[in-house]
Parts: sequence; C-alpha cells; structure tokens
Amino acid sequence: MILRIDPSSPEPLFQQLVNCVKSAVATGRMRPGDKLPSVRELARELVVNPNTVARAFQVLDAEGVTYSRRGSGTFVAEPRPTLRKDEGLRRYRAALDALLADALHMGLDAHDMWGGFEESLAELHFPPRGEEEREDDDE
Amino acid sequence: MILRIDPSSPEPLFQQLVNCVKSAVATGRMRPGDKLPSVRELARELVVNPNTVARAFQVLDAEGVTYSRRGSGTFVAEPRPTLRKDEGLRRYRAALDALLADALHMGLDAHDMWGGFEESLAELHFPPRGEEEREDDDE
Amino acid sequence: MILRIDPSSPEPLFQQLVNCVKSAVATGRMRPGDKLPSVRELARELVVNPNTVARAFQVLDAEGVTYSRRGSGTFVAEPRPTLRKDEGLRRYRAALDALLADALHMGLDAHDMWGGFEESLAELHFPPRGEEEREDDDE
Amino acid sequence: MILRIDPSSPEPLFQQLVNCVKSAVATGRMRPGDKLPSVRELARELVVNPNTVARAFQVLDAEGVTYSRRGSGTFVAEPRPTLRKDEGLRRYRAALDALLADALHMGLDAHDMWGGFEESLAELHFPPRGEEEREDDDE
DNA sequence: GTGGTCTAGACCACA
DNA sequence: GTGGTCTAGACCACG
Repeated sequence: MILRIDPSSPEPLFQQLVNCVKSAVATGRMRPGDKLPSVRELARELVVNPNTVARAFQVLDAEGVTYSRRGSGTFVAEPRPTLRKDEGLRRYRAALDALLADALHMGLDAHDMWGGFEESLAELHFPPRGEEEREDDDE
Repeated sequence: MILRIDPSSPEPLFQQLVNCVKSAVATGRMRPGDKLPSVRELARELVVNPNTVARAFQVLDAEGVTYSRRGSGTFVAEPRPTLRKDEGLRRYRAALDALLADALHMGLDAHDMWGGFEESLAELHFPPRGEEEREDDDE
Repeated sequence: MILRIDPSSPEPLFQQLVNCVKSAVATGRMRPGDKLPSVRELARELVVNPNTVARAFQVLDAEGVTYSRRGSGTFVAEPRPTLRKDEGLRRYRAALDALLADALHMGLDAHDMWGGFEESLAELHFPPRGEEEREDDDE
Repeated sequence: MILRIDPSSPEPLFQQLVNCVKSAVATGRMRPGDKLPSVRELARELVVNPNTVARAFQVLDAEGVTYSRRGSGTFVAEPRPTLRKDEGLRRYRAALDALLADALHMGLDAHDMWGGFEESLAELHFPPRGEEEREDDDE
C-alpha cells in the first residue's frame, strides 16, 4: 500500500493522506482512472476514523485530483488544470518561501537546497503532463 | 524595522514573528548580542496582542535563537545548530516532495517550478557560505 | 440575520449555508472584511451542530470566498478570481443546463426563463467587481 | 438512441436517465404513447445496472411522466403539469440566484453569464410555446 | 457494498 | 473566546 500515515506527526492526519495521494498521482504511482481504497477499508488499514479518510477524499475531490461516485468509489481524475496560473504560482511561491526560510534555520545552505530541489523535481519525471505545455495566458 | 507581519496570512502571528527573527539572524541582518525590541514596544509597532509577541520570544528562547535577561531584555544568542544536518535535509526533501506534487496538480510545469525556486532562494539574500560560522561578532 | 437554513430541504445543511453566504457576498449584503458569526454562535442560531457550520466555512475558505483565522474568526475575503475562466464557464454551463432542463419539466417556457434570469442577474447589480473587466486570457 | 448517460458526472445515474426522458418528452422528441425500451434492453445499451434503469422508470411513473403496464412495457404518459406555475417559478428563481452568485465568485461577469444562458437555452431546442398543449397525439 | 451528511462530544492551537 | 482536528456512531442515497 502506497498510502501511509504518521500518527505522531504534527501534520493533520487527513492532510497527510491528501499529500500522500497527490504525491502518488504526481509521481505516476497512481494513474487516472485508478480506484482508491474505499473510505472504510482505508480507515481500517490506517487505523483512523472513517470520517478522517472521508475528509481527505473530499479535499482531493474539491481540488480536482480525484472524483467520487456514491455506490462505486473514489477514483483518480484526469489531470485538468482548474486554477489560474497566476494563482497557482502565487501559492507555490508562498509555500516555497516558508519552506526555504525553514531550511535555512535548519542549517542548510544554498547548495543543499539546490540539490534537494533537483532530486525532488526528478521524482515527478514530468512526461505525463506533456513536458512543456507553456501557457502565457495570465495577466 | 526588519520584523514584519501579515495579518491576512494563514500562518499564526506568533509563528510569523518567530520565523521573521530566525530569518533575520540566519541572513545576518541581526547578529549575536543584538537587542530585540521589548515585548510591549514590538506589540505596539506590529499592532498585535503583547501576548502574541511574548509567545514568539518564548519560542525563540526555547529554541536557543535568543536569550532573555529579566529586566534588561531579549538578545540574539550565539548560533548553535540544533538539528543534525542529515535530519534537516530529510525534512527538507519530504516537504519539497509534497510541495512539488501539489504544484504539479495546480498546473505548474518544470519551468515554473525552477523559476519560482530561483526567485524564492534569491529573496533569502543568502549569506555566503562560511560567513555564518565566523566568531567575530563585532558590534 | 441574513443567514437562514431550511432543515426540511433535501439540500444538505452545510450546502445551504455555503450558498447563503455566497449569495450575501455576491449581492453586497456582506462585504470584504466583514466578520461572519462564530461557528458556535451560528450553530446555536441555526440550531445545527457546530461541525456543520464549520464544514460550510471550510468550503467557503477553500473556494476563496472567506478566510478564517484561529482565535479571531471568519471573514469575507477580497474578491480574487482563483479559477481559470474556462473552468468557471464549464461549471456554470453544466449547472445551468441542469437547471433549465428542470425548469422545463416544471412547466416554465422560454419567456419565464428569460424573465427569471434577468431578475436574478439584476440582484447582483455588479458594480463591486468593476462592471467589465474582460479577461480573454483563457485558451 | 435519445437517452444518454455520463458515468463521470456527479449526477446519479438513475437521475440522469430520469432527466433525459423528461427532457425528451418536454421537447417533443418523445411523444405521449411512445414505448420506452425495456429495462433490460436499456441497461445493456447504457452499460448500467438494470436496477438503475428500473429505479429511473419507477421515478418517472411516480411523477406521472410515464406509465407501465405489466407485460407490455413502459409508455410516455399524457402531459399533466404537476406543479403550480408560480411554485415552479419560485424554485427556478431560488436556484438561479444561488447559481449566479456562485458564477460571480468563480470570476464570471455579466457578459459571460448572459452568453452561457443563451447557449444553454438554445440547447433545449425549445418547442414553440403552445405546441406542448396540443392534444393530437398522433402515433 | 459504496460515499455523503449530520450529530455529539473531546481536545488542541491561537489571540 | 476563536477556529481546527479527530473520534464514535447513526442514517441516508446510490449501484
């Protein structure tokens, strides 16, 4: 099972699950159309309350990563950008600023940060989205 | 004033202050021995509750970034790495993985991610490596 | 109080609340910066569980209609388009198709639909968003 | 075949079928007395569970849109308005208010909303008013 | 069986 | 006081 959770982490459980799924999809370990485990099944596996799993799925649905159908289950959605590019960039930059500031406080230097970034980016290996579909359509 | 706060940010106010100070210290804008403003003074400037400032200072003290002397104020402490480097790198990579996966789902491509990374890194106006090790805290 | 709920409606309670707030903001009855009632207070007024109100607020936050800050409350956000225009149009059209088909089944004719649309649109009176900020930036 | 279903839509399958039939009847593509396909036949064509088709037919029968004769099949019924017109208009307006408020939050302007409305209305290929009142159900 | 909604109540984090 | 997370368990809607 790809989806794991660390109950001792300060990060909310449902948030961990959300990130887990996003990561799995982004790296190709889960593909569009794949069925996720059912809410109850996953809750049993992860030893959390079904509501917690349901909330994670709701978030994923809302962000367009998955879609759920009553009676059949939850599935990985086709990638379809819904956010404006400028909004996406804004959120990315905000998160990155915080992350790098934190990394600095943990004693990492620019070299470490570059290296980590390259490794992390490589994991997405990018072909699925079409390599370079540039869109300069933002204001 | 180096210390700024964005009340509309989702990040807790005290946390913003903590990061702000850490950043200032890490980049050399504040140096060991420097005196921070008093809780009340800073609270007035930032228009926040003094409790919020006090909590930030308490956290900074606890993390060894500053030290407080009753009656005289709060000062920047000598730098001492609290985390082992590999642990820092591990956390950095984990956070970055989640962030980049998210960026992908938001419709960003590798070009966007690199660009944002470069900009974000530049904003740290990174201290030349080695400088942070110097001991001549001239003031 | 602007916010009302009909417990006998088949529409989920939290969804009714979400629509209520969106409507109030869209028509100018609530304005950016306005504070919404607290989760507990609103739950008491509407005679629903606080979790139900909290969920509505989470949805509103996620859609950028409001923002919440622990310790201070939930506020109407500045209007800031986050969705791609094509995605917004797609969802609008889908909802409208269903609505019109339903109206047809209820015995309304084209004249009724036009009239209702004009009245409904008039309630937004539109000045707040700048009348005609055209954006042809979608593909 | 007039009846289509989109399995990736959030709308329940049986509900889609119901609306489909209602729409076909309302626009004259199916006329009173017309025979609908059998449950099993339709289920095969649409690749859905026969239970789903049966439920749709049951709803249609209950709403008076169709009537079923054991052993011979399901037929389109004579039109008879089930709701008072003002009640229909009231519901239409209420739904439209919510929809337009939502559209506004999604960044659409009045121009977009009008355009979408016109397109959506056109798709109903509206029957000329009065035609739906005719009694000569020739077949 | 599946997901969705709601309630009740506990506990935590923030100002 | 505020909002946020999680659990437990009930009930409904769908296939």
